[in-house]
Amino acid sequence: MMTKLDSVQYNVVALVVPGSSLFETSIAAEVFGQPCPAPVAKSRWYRFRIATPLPGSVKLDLANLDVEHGLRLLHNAHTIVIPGWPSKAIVTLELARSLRNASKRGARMVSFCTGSFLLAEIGLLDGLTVTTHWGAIDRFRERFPSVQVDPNVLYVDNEQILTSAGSSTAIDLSLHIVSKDFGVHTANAIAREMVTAPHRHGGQAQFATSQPTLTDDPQGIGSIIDWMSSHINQDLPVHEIARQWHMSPRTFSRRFSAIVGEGPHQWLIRQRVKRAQELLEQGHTVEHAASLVGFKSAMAMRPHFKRITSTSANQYRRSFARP
DNA sequence: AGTATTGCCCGCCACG
DNA sequence: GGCGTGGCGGGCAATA
Repeated sequence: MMTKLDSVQYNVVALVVPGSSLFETSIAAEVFGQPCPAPVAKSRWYRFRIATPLPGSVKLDLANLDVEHGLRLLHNAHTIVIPGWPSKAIVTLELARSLRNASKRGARMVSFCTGSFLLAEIGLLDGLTVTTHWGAIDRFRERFPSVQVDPNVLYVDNEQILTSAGSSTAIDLSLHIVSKDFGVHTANAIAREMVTAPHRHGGQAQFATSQPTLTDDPQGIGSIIDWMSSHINQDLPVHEIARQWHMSPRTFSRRFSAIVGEGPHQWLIRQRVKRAQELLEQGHTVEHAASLVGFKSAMAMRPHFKRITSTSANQYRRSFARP
């Protein structure tokens, strides 16, 4: 089992074939190919490269790409990224074997969008719950009945195997991975660099048809969110917030969920945990961080922290605290 | 650790 | 009948 501490370097390899998605390949390059951000030791930061079965000029979906590396790169990759996979691409025995071997020795497998088809094809997803592009879900289910698909998430984290939904969710998943490896602070720095929202949450249903940005927010939920963010360290019962904005609790809840993708209380907890992560990175104690972000105690925060980050608060602090 | 209570949230339905 | 709203009740998780 590979852990943060014993890997000297995160070798990240994106695997492309003719027809692969240029956009998603670029996202991987953009996130994992970033220059090492200041607080991270250079030797620990990602080394990003692209591999393809037949090195040379590869005709991706939107443009040609010169790829100099072959499948050999997969041998010692720590993380393998599969950008959108063309439906008619043939999975050669050599490719399947390389990927299975990588997976067997513990390499992290990441798929964007239809990249999950490749992972499923070679049997790595059996028994797991994953996600994929919303438009390909029916096809996916039909072809891989032993794999559960969750259409309502941006990405699914199975520790060693991570899958994301439609194109732009590749960014969400990539940043999620950065935050697992180097902490949310670093992920946020990368997000700023890329000028994107550090973390979105919610089902892809809301992205499939219309994308609710804060500009189509007639009810002004956006300003309520701002207010909630700045009062996050206080006790904020949902019915009180509703009253303050002259709405019934029911209506407030409904409007909030429609825009944000989860209920107000759940959202608050998530924000608190996220903020606590940053405080822990700054070296605050778990108790102190918990109270600063509005939890009544560290005890109250622990289960939420564990559920949302899949690490304990103490563990997180040990891994990422900067003195 | 188990229990009691509170608060959230979602489905349902009635109202305008 | 369609649409947004608000109230109620149950299920359920969070908290004490």
